[in-house]
Amino acid sequence: MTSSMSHQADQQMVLISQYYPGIYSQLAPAEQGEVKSRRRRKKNRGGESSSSGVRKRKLSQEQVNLLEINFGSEHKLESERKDRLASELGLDPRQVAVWFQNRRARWKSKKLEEEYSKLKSEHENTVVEKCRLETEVLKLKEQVSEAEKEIQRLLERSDGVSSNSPSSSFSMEAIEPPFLGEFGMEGFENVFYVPETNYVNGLEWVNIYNM
DNA sequence: TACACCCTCTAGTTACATCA
DNA sequence: CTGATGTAACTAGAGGGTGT
Repeated sequence: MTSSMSHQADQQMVLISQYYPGIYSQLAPAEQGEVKSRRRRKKNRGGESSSSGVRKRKLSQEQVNLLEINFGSEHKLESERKDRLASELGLDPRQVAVWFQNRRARWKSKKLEEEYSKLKSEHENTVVEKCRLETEVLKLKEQVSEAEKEIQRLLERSDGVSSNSPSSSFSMEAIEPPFLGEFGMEGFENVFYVPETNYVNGLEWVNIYNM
């Protein structure tokens, strides 16, 4: 019988392996990409099990219920519990062990399915959110473009009014945003910076990107 | 320490029961 | 009858514990 410590370690490894199957599959290289030759069992048309001579098949609902209750409280089966359960159910301890092995496999398979559904749903939500953000970025870029046009109009108007004002030498090249990067927002904080004392036709410029 | 032996585990497979 | 599905039982191989 293995110790409870190794059982805990096994449980941990199973859980971790669910998240990192690639890593843990590397621990068993013999199982990778190889088709193992397995011995074929003979068919049992005579109605008797090949090895034990005991008719197998279908556990009763009562037996399954008790097994399920035990599985619910603990997925691992220590040999003491196995023997006790076996005698309670009138089964061979081997049958109880096999039942737990198969039940764990079904449980894991179901868990993986649930995990897959969850991840799929999260992925779909993320895609929707990405679309939303992309649309928002487009809208914001449009707003920036409109703001630039407005600035241009104001500068042109101020040029006509006061040709010797300090702002008349203000070149549009200086405020043309570089539009670097995917969203074209990098560098704006410097381009749009105007000293607090700078007025253009009574309009106080503020660095909206630092607000 | 090295080895053999035993046990349990997972993953994959096979055989059989049941049902549509 | 037949194919699909569920599941009991099996196999192979890995790994841990223990005795010698």
